[in-house]
Amino acid sequence: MPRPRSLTGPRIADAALAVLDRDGAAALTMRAVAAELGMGTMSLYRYVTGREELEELVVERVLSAVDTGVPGGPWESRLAELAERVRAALLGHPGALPLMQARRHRAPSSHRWGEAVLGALTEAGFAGEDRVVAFRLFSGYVIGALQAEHLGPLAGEGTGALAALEGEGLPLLGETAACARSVPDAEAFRRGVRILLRGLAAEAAPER
Amino acid sequence: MPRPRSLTGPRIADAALAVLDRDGAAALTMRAVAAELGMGTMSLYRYVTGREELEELVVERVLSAVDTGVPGGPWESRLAELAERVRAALLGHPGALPLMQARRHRAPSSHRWGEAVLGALTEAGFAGEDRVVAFRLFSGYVIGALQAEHLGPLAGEGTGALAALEGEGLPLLGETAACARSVPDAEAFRRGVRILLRGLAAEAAPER
DNA sequence: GTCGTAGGCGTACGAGATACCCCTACGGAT
DNA sequence: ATCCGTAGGGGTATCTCGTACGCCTACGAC
Repeated sequence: MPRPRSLTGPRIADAALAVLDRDGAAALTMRAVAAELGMGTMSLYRYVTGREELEELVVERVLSAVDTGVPGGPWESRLAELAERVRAALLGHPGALPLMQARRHRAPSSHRWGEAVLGALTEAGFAGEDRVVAFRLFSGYVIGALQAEHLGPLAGEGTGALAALEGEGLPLLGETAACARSVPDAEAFRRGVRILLRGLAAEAAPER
Repeated sequence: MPRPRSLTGPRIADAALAVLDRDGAAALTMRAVAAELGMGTMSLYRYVTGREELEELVVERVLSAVDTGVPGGPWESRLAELAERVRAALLGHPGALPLMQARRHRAPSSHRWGEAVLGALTEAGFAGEDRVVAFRLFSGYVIGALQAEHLGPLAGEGTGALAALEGEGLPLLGETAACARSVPDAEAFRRGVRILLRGLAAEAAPER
């Protein structure tokens, strides 16, 4: 063997994540990451084939922080816990959310999380196409809700702008926006999961 | 008045949408849209302040196709119908999905849709913070599911790759992926909505 | 006519991704 | 010790974008 690689995947992912967290999604460029690693732009290409692979590394790095060990308890609370863990891992790196949405299908950690979710769904009695539907529902909500939370936090300025619409033919929206300020994002997410699980429980119960 | 504008917002949005649909999201550039309109790149800046505003026009254009008239029937079927309408409008323009996710907060059509959703939720008995939670849940799922559908269709190649994981410690994922091929996207979406509505119904019933 | 604004365009610049090519340094094999 | 092959590290050049800026033209009101 001629010579060991001097840079590992995780090391590169760390640098990219540092750039992402510090300067935002738009700043995640090959140049910036190379600079973060203390090397010239083109040197980075020794380790990743291009921007795509760099982003995949970031996604896997973020998702690898999600504990996919099977939590205890009944299936409902296990799913709630799994949802919570993803949220916790992603909140520290909001800039990675769009990347994850686009590239999670390639991330092994994402697969492990999916396996854990499917385990809980199976225990709930879902199988076959029903399980496919339930899985898509659950993961779709988790990702969608996190994305929405990041792009338009309940307590953010966007909500304030919406509240001003009350008088313009959108009374409910204005009222809801005003009220939304007092609902912490974490609570909205958690309660949403709970309602969703209620639906899943109702669906599972009479069928098996 | 010196001279009428020779290009309207919708006209520009149409051109941008044509580019988007024909050549994909990456091809939606100022240059391409200007060319589509038969003018030089910089001429486009007479009508939009920059790329951001162009994207907002596209989003509003796509969402304006969503009928936000209040459908009839009980609140559950109204919500199902509203979800379906968004899906129908967006399926014709998959490239607009990421744009919509990021910019829907500024689109009047999005507000009108939200108002209709809130109307149904109110009828269901939701109010105050409960209604905020329910609204976030519903819209989060609709957007998240559509995005997931576009990025990793149930019947797409990604699913095939997942099916190969069956033997690698991810048995459920492999099995589910194989089974997923036979579930049409439309059906998965619809059934997901139905389950979610079941959860909302259960949540609403005992409280009011 | 004359003037002011909108229309329309071309040029120029900075940033980004990345193909291509260069020199250097190490690690083994000789 | 010497030499070769590969990895390391980098520089340059090209193409694409967004967009600031400035120029000329045409139209409409007076």
